[in-house]
Amino acid sequence: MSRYDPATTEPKWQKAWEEAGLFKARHDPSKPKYYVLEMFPYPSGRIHIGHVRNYTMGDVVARYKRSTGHAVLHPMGWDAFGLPAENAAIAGGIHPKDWTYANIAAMKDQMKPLGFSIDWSREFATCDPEYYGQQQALFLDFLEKGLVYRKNAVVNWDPVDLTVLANEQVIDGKGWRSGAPVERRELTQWFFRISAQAGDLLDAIDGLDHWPEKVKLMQRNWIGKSRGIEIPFALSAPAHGFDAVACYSTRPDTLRGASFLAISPDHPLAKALESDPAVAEFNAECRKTGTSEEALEKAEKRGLDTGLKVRHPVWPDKLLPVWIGNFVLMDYGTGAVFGCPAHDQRDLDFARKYGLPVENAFFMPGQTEPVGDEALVPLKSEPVDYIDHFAGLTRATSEEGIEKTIDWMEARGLGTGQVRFRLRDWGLSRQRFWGAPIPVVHCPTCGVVPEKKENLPIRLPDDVTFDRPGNPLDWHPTWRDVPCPKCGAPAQRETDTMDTFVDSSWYFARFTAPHAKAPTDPEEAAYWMNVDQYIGGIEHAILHLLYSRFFARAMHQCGHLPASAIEPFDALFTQGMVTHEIYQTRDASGRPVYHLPEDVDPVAKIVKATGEPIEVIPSAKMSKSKKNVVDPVEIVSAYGADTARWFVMSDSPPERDVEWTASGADAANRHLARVWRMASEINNAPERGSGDEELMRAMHKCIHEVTQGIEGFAFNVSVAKLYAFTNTLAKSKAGRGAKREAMQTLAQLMSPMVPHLAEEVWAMLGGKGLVAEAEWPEADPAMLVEDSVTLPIQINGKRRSEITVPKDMSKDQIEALVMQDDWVKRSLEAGPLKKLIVVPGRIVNVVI
RNA sequence: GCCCGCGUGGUGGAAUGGUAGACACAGGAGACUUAAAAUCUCCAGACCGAAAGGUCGUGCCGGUUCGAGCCCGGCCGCGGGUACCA
Repeated sequence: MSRYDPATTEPKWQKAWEEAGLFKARHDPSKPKYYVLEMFPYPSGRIHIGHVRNYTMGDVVARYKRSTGHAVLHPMGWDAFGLPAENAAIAGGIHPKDWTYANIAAMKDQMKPLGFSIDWSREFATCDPEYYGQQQALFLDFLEKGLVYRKNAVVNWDPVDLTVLANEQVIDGKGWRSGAPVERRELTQWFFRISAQAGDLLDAIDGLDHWPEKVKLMQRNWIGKSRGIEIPFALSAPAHGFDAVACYSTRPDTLRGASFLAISPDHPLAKALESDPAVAEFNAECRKTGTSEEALEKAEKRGLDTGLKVRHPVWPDKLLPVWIGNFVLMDYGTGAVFGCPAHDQRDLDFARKYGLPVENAFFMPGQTEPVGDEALVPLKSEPVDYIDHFAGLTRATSEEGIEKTIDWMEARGLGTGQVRFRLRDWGLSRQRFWGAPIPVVHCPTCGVVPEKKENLPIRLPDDVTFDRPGNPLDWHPTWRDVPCPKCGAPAQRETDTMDTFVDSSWYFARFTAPHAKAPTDPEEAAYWMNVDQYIGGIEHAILHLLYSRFFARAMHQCGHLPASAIEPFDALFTQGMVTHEIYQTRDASGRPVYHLPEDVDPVAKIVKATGEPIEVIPSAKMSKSKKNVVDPVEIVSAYGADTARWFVMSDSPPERDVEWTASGADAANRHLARVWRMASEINNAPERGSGDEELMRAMHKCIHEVTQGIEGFAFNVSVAKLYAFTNTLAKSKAGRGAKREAMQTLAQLMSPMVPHLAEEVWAMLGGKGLVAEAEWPEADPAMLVEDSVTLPIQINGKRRSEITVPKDMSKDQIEALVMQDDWVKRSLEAGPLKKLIVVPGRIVNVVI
């Protein structure tokens, strides 16, 4: 007898699907469409088990929807621009383009054997000139609509390598290669006006019914709508042309306790004061941290007294010192805040450190103890007792206090109530080579001139070297030199390229017409958009998804997407990450060296080849740089694609992070072999058997449960139900007909997860055509109803007994039966019945 | 620092506020076999007990409820994001 042999059967069925053209997305108005999309991968060179998990989920959905009569679009592409290609170019002298396309080819070779139902005819990479040329066209359209503009912004500057660093490349405030302390430097950069849409992006979140609540919450917090007031604090004497400092505050009700003003080191006034060497030195020192919010917030709070004073807006005789504080962000509000130490822990720490006064603005009701070393920060909904408040507040919540204060201040011209957002405009300029060139030209006479659309794509040159840090476009001998598109005089191209988030902010739209001569084809976009189910990592919960939502709106404004597509993702599923331990040793200079899981012995904690002891760092997201990746190719070549697919769908709930362990792949394979064996044996079953009805009931229950599991993204539960049904079928004494029907249905229900095995079993039992084309089975509701039900009986909340009753027995009848129960009778001897709770079909609780 | 999650047997995990541990992995016992592999059957949260059964038990502490893994408050630990990693 032959055996389960995926090595020969899997390629056979893949060929059959290919020849039938099953996975080609067809625009068919007679069918409901379904667009399922997994976030496309960065072409690092090898797929890892996290990719397999991600794409198998999408494939299960795609195959399931195909079998329920939908025209399915399930595409794949490559997020191909980005830093790693440039790093490889620096390290290995290979052009980023060659590196990237070689990686794409390698990853595609690894993905193909997994048998995903992808329409490969729509594949593209974001580094294809055809793609980024259309992106450049979008940029020009956005520019025309005023959706993109230029302003100054700070970047991380490596003073040794003379290059701009990504936040990731700044480690403890130092450049990752040079080790030099980074500086902040101002450059003129392009920005998308995303903040102009902050209100709409926030409000529209309410309509995202099929997004996870946690993602919606994260986006709401990120956008960060706040109600506050801008208050000008008059300087006691004008300085450097400033006669006031404007502060934005969301807590004006604490103004009584204001004891100092703090301005950002990047505030115009702070810069003006740099004629004082002490200020210049302090500001320079503050700028020696990275630009990331995390670095700024975690840095020790430091300040410098400028010697300037401002008048308290309500009590002008009260003078407050003006400090420069490294904790004040220039990007938020006005870059200046008033400090109220009594009601803000950060301000309190600062005040204690520099000996500034601490004065309460309110107390908790009934208390009068002034703040010590812990700031008094009650919930905004908790009532507090204000101390001689100027707006006449006595006992009120902060919520009420803030509104009243704003009204009072506005009425007296002391400030302007405002609604502000935390969301900042999206800086898209990157001083790097491997990205889409920004299609503008700098002309000495005309200034910044947009490139003409007929000149697109503006291609990246092939003849570049990476033998010195920085952007090779800057010193390419000819690339920059172009005639001005407006006046024709010699001019220079912009050498900045676009943030890679731009690439991934519209690829989903491009998949609807990947070779259109414009960014999109209106008819195709109208048919296929929106993405019905988007699947990707939780790490993209904020930036990628928010930028895509912005882009869809902007594309709609420019006529590239219908109004119905401004929220491009109808449903979102965020799968957990696959994590793994990290194995580390250190080199002579103490820098960490990482080792692949297959190169170490995790039990003995040594590197296999050298015997060197390793440090085991707890699990983290798999990443190439940490080398904690697991290669699925080995599992596929050892056991076949279906085993790998079955394995990643089993056990772990898809939304949860999963710690990868190699054990279990073998077990998955054994199970699939068992199913195959059962199928091949079913023809030898006796014609007539007993329990056909029972088997059919179990089958319909399984259909119901597996379908529910797939619909609800609980693939691991579907798999568990399939295991249970397989056990039932294996033990069943039913006749051949019933068994064959059960087996065929089992194959169908397994087909989204293990499509090759399902075809094999389907064919073995004489199924018509391909299982991939068969209609999804439907559960007969009549077969799901049980006649009787077993109710547990709890006594005081603890399960003590049970009764089996007809399914539709009335509450009264159940109560009567419960009182007859031995356990209940015995328990009632201890005391009288207090309460009897009967939840029909569920449980009985006797309270004594 | 701030925002968002997660935490259940030896392991992965299941469980509309209603029998905690389904389904698996690893483990143990047995059947088949000359033997092994493969396969099949059974056992299995911890503790007490010969058994019947009992006590405890979903990171920790408290609360709501007839009833909490699930809801609320406070901790601890781990993870993600933090605007130039993708």
